[in-house]
Amino acid sequence: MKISSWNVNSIRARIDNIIQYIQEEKPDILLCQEIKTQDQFFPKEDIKKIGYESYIFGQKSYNGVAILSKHEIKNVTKNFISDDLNQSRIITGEIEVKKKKIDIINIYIPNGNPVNTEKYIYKKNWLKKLIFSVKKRLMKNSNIIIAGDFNIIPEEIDVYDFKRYENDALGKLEIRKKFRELLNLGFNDIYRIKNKDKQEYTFWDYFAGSWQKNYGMRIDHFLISNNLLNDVSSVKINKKPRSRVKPSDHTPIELEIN
DNA sequence: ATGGCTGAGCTACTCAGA
Repeated sequence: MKISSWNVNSIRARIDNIIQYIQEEKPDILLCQEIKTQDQFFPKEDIKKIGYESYIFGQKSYNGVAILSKHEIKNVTKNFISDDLNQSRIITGEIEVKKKKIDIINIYIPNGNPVNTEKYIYKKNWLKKLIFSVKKRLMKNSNIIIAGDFNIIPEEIDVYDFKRYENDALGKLEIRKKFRELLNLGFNDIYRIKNKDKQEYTFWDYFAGSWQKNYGMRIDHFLISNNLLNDVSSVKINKKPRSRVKPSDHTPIELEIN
């Protein structure tokens, strides 16, 4: 089972790139963030034509998450946490891999910049709620995958110039501690587990030739609960979509679980 | 270097992203 996660930065602006990606990589499931549209304008038919069902939690203009899947996803929910600003940032569903029922939690964590504003408080509260709800869910099911755009740089190695981000909402210690708190519940940052010293990124700014200079950061993650650790055969950052014409500023991360 | 670009909504320009 191949599961991809990709902040697409608008599903409608990106539809050609997304279809090309799906046809090349054939993920069983594609977790999307920042679809930037309401459910009724989501290009469901284009997705259906290539054999995927869409489960959508949209919003006008901003945010929005979706699960695209070759097979039916059960028990889809959009209220895993309550969002203080009623933004569409989390969608969950259930899949089965080798008789294991797995909860998939697809998230788009708030950016939180600038710090010292309500936006930063919102991010902290969002993380607090996420940690609380995940902890609760773990008591019912020890098979959980949390994936998406975390807007968190876990460690210094995960950004081209850490100094520039140590006081940013993506790199502040207080935020990175929340990420560790999540791991300490019994999760694994599977990319880092499998690539101890590798410096790869999932996001490059549109400005100033960031992509060409490889000024990026690793902020899109797959967190795998301990019980599933041995079922993961590979995890890859696929840079190809970021190199295309009219790209998203993020590139997909791909998980193989059997 | 709190932004040099991009997208949405809309049709001029603001908001948001990270």
